[in-house]
Amino acid sequence: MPKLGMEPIRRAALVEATIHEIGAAGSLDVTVSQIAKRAGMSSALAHHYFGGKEQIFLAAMRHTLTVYAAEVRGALAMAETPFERTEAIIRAGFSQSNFRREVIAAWLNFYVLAQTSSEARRLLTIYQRRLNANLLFNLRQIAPDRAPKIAKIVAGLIDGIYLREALANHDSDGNSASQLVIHALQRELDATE
Amino acid sequence: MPKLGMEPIRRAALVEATIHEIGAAGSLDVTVSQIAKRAGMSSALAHHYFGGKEQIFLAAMRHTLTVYAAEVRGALAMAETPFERTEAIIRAGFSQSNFRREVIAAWLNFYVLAQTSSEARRLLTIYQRRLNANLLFNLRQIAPDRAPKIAKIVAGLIDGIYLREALANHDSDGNSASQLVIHALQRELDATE
DNA sequence: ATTTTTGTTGATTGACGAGTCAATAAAAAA
DNA sequence: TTTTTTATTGACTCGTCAATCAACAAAAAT
Repeated sequence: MPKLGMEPIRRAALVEATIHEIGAAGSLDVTVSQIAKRAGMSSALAHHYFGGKEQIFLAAMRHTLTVYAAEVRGALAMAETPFERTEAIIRAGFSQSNFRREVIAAWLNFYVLAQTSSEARRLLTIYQRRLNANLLFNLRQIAPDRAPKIAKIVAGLIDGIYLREALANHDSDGNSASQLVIHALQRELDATE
Repeated sequence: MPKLGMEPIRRAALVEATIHEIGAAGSLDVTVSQIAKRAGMSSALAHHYFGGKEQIFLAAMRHTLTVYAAEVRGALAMAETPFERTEAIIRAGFSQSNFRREVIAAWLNFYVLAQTSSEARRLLTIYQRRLNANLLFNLRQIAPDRAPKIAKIVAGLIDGIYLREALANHDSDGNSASQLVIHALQRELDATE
């Protein structure tokens, strides 16, 4: 019984289901049928709307990026000074939501996919550029000439510490992770030369 | 015509072939047949010596870790002071060999596998602990009480910058990457408090 | 009222792949 | 020399899965 205007609903359901399935599997080794089943439809319909598996994955990655971007924007909106905004960007990267199983799996597999899929790499580049631009914009207002270098360090730390925390055996502690990065940032800013 | 003592030779060939195939595919989506073919034997023989696919992968990961560890040891042997040794550890992480396609693929997929395979996670933990211990040992001789925090930062930076450099669009520049991390290390050590 | 567009699926195709096994061969041990 | 151990593979089983297609259903447009 075809209700009209299903396309966006179906697509959203599939994206959601894909992220969950990837999280459950820990890898991209998920079948279209699994995804479709979780999304409450036949696999044929999934193909109908997305064309193929890779496109479903890419949509899921895009969604993950979108959610993350929104989170950063939200955190930025509540900060006043450039330093606070820089802190907010760092904290956003280590928020609880980013340590959910599905999100971790999405990022790790995103990295893997970026090696071979040009679209995945494009998306990843967007993420990296945006993070860098955000940091740069705020850091320039604190330490104009050292800003580029500091931005690189902070960005690298965010990714690196996240990776370690995400794969650590203990429960991930976003708070102490943020603190560590903010501490390093502080050190960079303290230096006078 | 069975020559005896083939087992270690076959195993080594399979490990080598596995790393190459994973590098070529960019993922763990490689068949045992592909691996066996590249190693010059039948897939049945690969199963005979390793039992299954996952065990072949783990052997390849172990090998990657071993090579990396040897590289670090080599670099450490030529350094004199604690600071130089810390520098050496950093540089080893960004050596040319670590930016080869196969090595990048091995690490990225290693991370993915660590989510679900306890053996992969064990190996990854070993790597992380070893890196941390190496840094800690040397940093303690420079700044005893700040050493733990500095070690975490340096380790996080190594992983994070590596990730960014490995997936960047331009050719990876291990040198400027090392410089960046060493700079951050310097800043931490400069701070007096 | 009929045609077109949109939604939907069961069934099928065609391909591939992990792991097993029986069989063959040669070296070493008995 | 017979037996055991080690090396090796072709053929096969059993399963899976991406993608396609024909067909059906209902809303909208004509």
